[in-house]
Amino acid sequence: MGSGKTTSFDIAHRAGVSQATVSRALRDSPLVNPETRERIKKIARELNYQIDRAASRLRSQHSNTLALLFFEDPTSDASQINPFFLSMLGNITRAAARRNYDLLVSFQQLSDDWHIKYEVSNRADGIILLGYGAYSGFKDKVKKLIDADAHFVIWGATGPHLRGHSIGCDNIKGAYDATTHLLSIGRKNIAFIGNKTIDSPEFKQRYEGYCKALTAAGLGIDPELQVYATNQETSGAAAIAELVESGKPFDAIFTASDLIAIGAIKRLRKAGLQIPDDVSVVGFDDIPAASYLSPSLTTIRQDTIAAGQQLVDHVICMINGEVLEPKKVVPKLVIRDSCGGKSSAANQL
Amino acid sequence: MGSGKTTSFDIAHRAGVSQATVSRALRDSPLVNPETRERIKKIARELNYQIDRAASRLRSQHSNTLALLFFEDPTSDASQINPFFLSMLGNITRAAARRNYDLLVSFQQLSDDWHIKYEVSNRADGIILLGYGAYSGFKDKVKKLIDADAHFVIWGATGPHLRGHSIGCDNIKGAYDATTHLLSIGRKNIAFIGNKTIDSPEFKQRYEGYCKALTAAGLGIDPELQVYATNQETSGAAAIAELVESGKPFDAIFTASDLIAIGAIKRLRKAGLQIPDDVSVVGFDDIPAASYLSPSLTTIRQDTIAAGQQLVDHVICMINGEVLEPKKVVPKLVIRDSCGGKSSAANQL
DNA sequence: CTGAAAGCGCTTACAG
DNA sequence: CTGAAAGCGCTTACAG
Repeated sequence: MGSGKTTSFDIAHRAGVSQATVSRALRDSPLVNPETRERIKKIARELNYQIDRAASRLRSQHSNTLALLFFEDPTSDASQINPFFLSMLGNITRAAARRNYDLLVSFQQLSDDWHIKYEVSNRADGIILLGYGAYSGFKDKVKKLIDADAHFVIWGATGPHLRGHSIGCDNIKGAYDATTHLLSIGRKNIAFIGNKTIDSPEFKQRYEGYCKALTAAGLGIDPELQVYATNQETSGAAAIAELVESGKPFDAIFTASDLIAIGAIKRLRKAGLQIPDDVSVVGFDDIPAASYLSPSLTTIRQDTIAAGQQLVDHVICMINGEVLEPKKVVPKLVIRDSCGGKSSAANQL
Repeated sequence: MGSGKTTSFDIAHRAGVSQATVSRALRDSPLVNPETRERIKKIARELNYQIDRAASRLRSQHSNTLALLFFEDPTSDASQINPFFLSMLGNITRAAARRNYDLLVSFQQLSDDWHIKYEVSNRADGIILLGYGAYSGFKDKVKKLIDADAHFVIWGATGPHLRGHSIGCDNIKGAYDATTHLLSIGRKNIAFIGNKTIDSPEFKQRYEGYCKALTAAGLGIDPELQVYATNQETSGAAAIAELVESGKPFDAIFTASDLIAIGAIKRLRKAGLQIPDDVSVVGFDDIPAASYLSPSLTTIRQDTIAAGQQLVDHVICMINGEVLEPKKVVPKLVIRDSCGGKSSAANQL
């Protein structure tokens, strides 16, 4: 023992074995005699010993750490993080812990080369990227990751260059289900509120699902029933203002996100429209606030537990050099009170 | 450069200096000639060199990393993180980044000795603890931190043993302001919904502020107007059910958190009570959902930007061996539509 | 199953 | 202002 911190040499000394054996025993190497291993582990526990991660990392060249990077629209309020991603964060940490990885989290992307900042520096073995929209703003950075053969996964974004790196929800199915639900309760003029551009690949897919459902029902797709909105409450409100002002009749809206729906509902109410009597509303995400609203919001739930698990498992596979085709996370329609129809008034507290 | 990753030796070779000089230059040591330093930095940039953090940590015995640990009521839904803490999380990461610290995040406390798991293992130089209630459940772990002279700060909790480790909001002032606001709009029978036990030190302080305001107004404190609730929506709803059933008249409620208020409002409505006409409601925290509700919730905002900054600065001070008396974060009354009175109908979208 | 030895890539006294 | 050298505490071939 002597002075200073306890090292594997101290354990070795006490156990009467070599330091190498201590190292092996603590890592559960099958090369160590089980009895010796238990003896070593017991001593380590008694001495409050913990493997020095810095030394371990340096020697093994693995950090056993994942970096979770959030990118956000730079225009959005810096202190407001999208609630959906916060839910993802919780499940990603849990999934990482299950795999024995530490998780480094960063919201501000000061660096313009994530591979160098995180992998080259030995901070993390892999990177998980999370963000909504503003895809054009960071695609150069993603390109650098690909060029550097970085171990990374990105949530939601699509594109051939992301092959094998992208994991997402089946947005088309989710949007199809949402729109079909609105049709099933008798709505005819369903507006889409969101961003159809490639800047928001997920929103674009949700638009496609919306179109698919209308087409399947033999209905046409009316450009006048599509209003642009980014993933913000205020943007949803502005879109509704525009729609109402246009004079175009509508009896339902499908919004590309819950945040948009929240703003939309406020603005619909201001315009004197009742929900769900005059207008049915379906959102997307199922953020916590969706169930708090009155009327509570019918929406498409993204399974953030499964999503977190997939993101973590996938990036760890990459780190281990395995190839794994990403699976899509299955979305689920959650019926609450914002649509009316046969299923209304369920899920009351 | 030959095989393998770029090291400080490669930079040194190219720059025609020793490796030690490279190390000094990249850390902005004043011991290096400014011109030499710039030359070295330029070469490092060109070679996409990054200091190997594992080596740096091992040698310096500093990880330049903070660990953020969340503890939560084990009874609460694992996938639902309190929105208030998620807002804290974002600001803590930003504050840590400003100080050039990485942030490790963990939600599940598998370890029962955080000092050993994080500091002894050289994972982190300091620990930030965040959590609501359930204080009794983790106080043994906090005691271990104190006994081990760990570098840690904890949000909200109080007690003489936490002296110098606790940073929090001025809960008494916040609750005083909330209650005084209710009195100012003419409310007389103000109920307190929350947990007054030491298990929820913050809620207890909010109760004290509530009492203080009533006393200052010359009113008595009525035990029948105090209903127990933990920090959950369902608990707030149950508390209101109890209050309504008791038959005790009330015209306002002050809830110990927004989450409680959300459940309370739902249940008040179910009881046929109008908000704010029949009952005024004030919450605490100002979580994102507070402004989404209808009516939007009057509440006490905790400045999570300042809080995050303080927690980070304080724990870094401890790491550096400095002593700093923690400051309280100042709460602020945010008036929305759930109280009625003179200020109602403000803040509309 | 075990041990002796090398070496991961830095930082930092020490000497000049 | 610069360099040579030591050493942080592990993991992992290599040899037995």
